[in-house]
Amino acid sequence: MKQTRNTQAKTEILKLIETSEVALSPAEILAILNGICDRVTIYRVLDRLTEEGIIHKIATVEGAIKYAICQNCTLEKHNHNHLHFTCERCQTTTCITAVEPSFTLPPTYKIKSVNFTISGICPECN
Amino acid sequence: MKQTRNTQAKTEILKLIETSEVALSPAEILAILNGICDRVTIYRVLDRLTEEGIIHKIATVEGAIKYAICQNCTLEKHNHNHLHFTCERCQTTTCITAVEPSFTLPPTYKIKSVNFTISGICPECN
DNA sequence: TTGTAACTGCAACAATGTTGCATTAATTTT
DNA sequence: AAAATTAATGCAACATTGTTGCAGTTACAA
Repeated sequence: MKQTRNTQAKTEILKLIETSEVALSPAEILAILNGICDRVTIYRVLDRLTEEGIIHKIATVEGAIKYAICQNCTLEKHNHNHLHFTCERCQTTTCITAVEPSFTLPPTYKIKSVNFTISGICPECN
Repeated sequence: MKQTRNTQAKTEILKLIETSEVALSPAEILAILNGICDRVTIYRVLDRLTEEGIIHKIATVEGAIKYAICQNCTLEKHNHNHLHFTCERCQTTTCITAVEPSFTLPPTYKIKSVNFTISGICPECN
């Protein structure tokens, strides 16, 4: 694994994701951090943070890509079998770490990563 | 609901998805049906078939969009709380209808649709 | 056979993501 | 503290994916 550096872009992006209540898309991060760095840099920093097990990538039901902070992940192993909820009304995606869906796959399948997303109306919008 | 027609494009696309072992992306469908219709038409037909409850949309862990045939869906209600597995090696996504993950969300959440995808190595590639 | 409106193709656009390369800057070494 | 190393950035250019408007076509019902 290549060594990584704590650059300004990485620090700012991480701080934003850490303090955000909802998962953020690259475009949203770009808009909020307006001008702090290039669009390309955001993609690269997000990839790096994901590889390092600091944030995780979420693919919503609609196919949008969002990122959120990790709770119990390491470089070796990501652990994201918790639920993600996307509200159709306020368009936000949130991690619901309290809910871990249970399922049993035949052992012939080797599981690397998991993506559980649900779409509907959140409590605030209901 | 607007009435729909059985056009050549729709027929061919549906036949392809019905007979496919794996879920297909719009780009894959375009490549296989090479020239039968425009790229835009594929997107529109896929939207229509999804609305009609004939096929369903799958967002993989990586964020790719794929479509597969529905088993027990109606126009009124899609029912896709089964597992989808994407193989990192052969790049295919398959429906595992036998496995329905169980989870309990607080009743304040209104669930509209569900997307359960897992990424790893499939039995064939293992 | 005719009328309607659903559907298609084309062009143009918008959004998202990727790559190569020269430059900058974080961190280690001296 | 300065120099060396190389990770990271910015920019330009490109690729892919998805969307929209509109004129022309075609499925289907009357």
